[in-house]
Amino acid sequence: MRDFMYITKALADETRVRILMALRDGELCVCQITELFGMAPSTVSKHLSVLFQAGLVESRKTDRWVYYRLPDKQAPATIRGALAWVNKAIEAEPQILADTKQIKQILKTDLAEICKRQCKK
Amino acid sequence: MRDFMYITKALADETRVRILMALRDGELCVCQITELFGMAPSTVSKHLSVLFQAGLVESRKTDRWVYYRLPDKQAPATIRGALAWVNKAIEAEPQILADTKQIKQILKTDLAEICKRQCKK
DNA sequence: TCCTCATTTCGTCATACAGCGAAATGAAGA
DNA sequence: TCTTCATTTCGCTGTATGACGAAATGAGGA
Repeated sequence: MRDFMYITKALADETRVRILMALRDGELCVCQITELFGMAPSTVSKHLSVLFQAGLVESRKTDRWVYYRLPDKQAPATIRGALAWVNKAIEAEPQILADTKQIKQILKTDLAEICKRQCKK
Repeated sequence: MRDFMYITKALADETRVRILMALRDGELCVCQITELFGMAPSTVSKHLSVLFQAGLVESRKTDRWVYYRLPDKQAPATIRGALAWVNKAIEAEPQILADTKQIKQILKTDLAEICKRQCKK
């Protein structure tokens, strides 16, 4: 029950839900997500740790960056079910469509440049 | 998006999730739910209003009592999806099994007696 | 070994919310 | 009309949480 409540509490914040949707098309590093939401790196990091504790994202450390991604097919059914439900419920929301558009721009930009801009804050 | 967040916020409280599971086998009135959780009637009422605003429960006023129930098949897909996901995720949890057991006892007891006991608090 | 720098942790503030008791509501019966 | 009583609303308190900036972390390069 505790594990389940971690999931529902993680989903009860709009920023975290938008992060999950942002990761649908592949992994993103912390500073890319920071750029997407215009929030402080520490705030984004905290949100990611909540999602991670709930099992809703996985992470990979590479070189200088930490990438977060949605869990793979072997994830528990509860996790996969949650992600499927969220996706279906809000994939057509204007906010999500706008985020998706902006992510495309962010992916075109040099990663080092984004990190420099965000982490200086 | 607002509507979706109402749902996730409603699900982010253990008492409210237990209420949803308690209603699986049919409607219950407020004082029966109060009896189940041992909480103040005002607290239970507040939880029910949160669930109602999210669209996760419906209500029916009869005689002296207000009954709450899960929404029917015509409910939006997002609502039905949420309830299906929650049910699958925690139907085997000890807490839910214990609640189910206690509900059977409560349903055997005279309704007026339960209300008298709970509403006097 | 020492620097650099993306990320995380910590401390703080403001807001949100669960819980309760008391009072208000409102519908049915006397 | 007045009472009764299940439910809801209101006001309050304590706790939880989101936001930030500053400081700590820790891995890779100089």
